[in-house]
Amino acid sequence: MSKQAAGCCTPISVAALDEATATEGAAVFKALSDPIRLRLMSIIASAGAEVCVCDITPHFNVSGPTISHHLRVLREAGLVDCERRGTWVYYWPLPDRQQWLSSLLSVPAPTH
Amino acid sequence: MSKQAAGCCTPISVAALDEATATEGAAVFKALSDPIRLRLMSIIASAGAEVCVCDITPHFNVSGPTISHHLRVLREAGLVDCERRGTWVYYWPLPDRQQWLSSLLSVPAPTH
DNA sequence: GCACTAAGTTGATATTCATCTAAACAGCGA
DNA sequence: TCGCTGTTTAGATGAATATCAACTTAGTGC
Repeated sequence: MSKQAAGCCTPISVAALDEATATEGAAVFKALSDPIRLRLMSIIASAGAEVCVCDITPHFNVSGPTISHHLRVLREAGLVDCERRGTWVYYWPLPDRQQWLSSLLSVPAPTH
Repeated sequence: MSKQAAGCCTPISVAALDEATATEGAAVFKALSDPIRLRLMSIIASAGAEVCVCDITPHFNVSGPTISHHLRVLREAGLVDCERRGTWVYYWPLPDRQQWLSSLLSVPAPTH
């Protein structure tokens, strides 16, 4: 509640990261380092509900396997999860990881 | 000042990104997607002052040119800037870009 | 079982990227 | 000017990655 970001970690503006945390954080940032994946993440995160892959694919000009590949990267980064229900597969966001990155990058207000 | 992150943009959890913003955001995330660069960023951001390259390099097990390359990537992403003064080059953080990413990823508190 | 649809996996290819060595550039002091 | 140190640039190489076509897997309904 202090400044922002629910303090689940020490922001990089406050203390330098140790090697292990940097490696872990970089892996998650890498998952968001592709325009398609960042849009995928934003579509899933902003949906407010599970999203069917069949509703996602038409937004992009790439093939189905490519979307599938990018969704897998997001999943392996811990940013989303999914479940098959019948013919369709639904994705939803895992806010913890996303919030963690946000906290890492948060810039404390200057103490003036 | 409401929930967090100084509201300089609409978080991805609130609305899906358009293609141009996703491309721009992904480029900045890519700059942070390498463990060395993320540590570099955290060292510079947490220093509270300009940091000399000569004080940065010893923290890493890679060659000088590699550090220089990574610093350039951070600079081209708009996350840091630098200036040569005499023999040494000093780097400092540009908090705006960092804060922008933090805001993008911020997860609004559930309205309970 | 068979046909059909949705999604993921495999394998191949072209591009990008991290790293190094060698060289160049910038500044300082003798 | 010459040598020395700190930093960046250039070029080369091996690894990682984004993408697609072809195929496989999972599920539905006839």
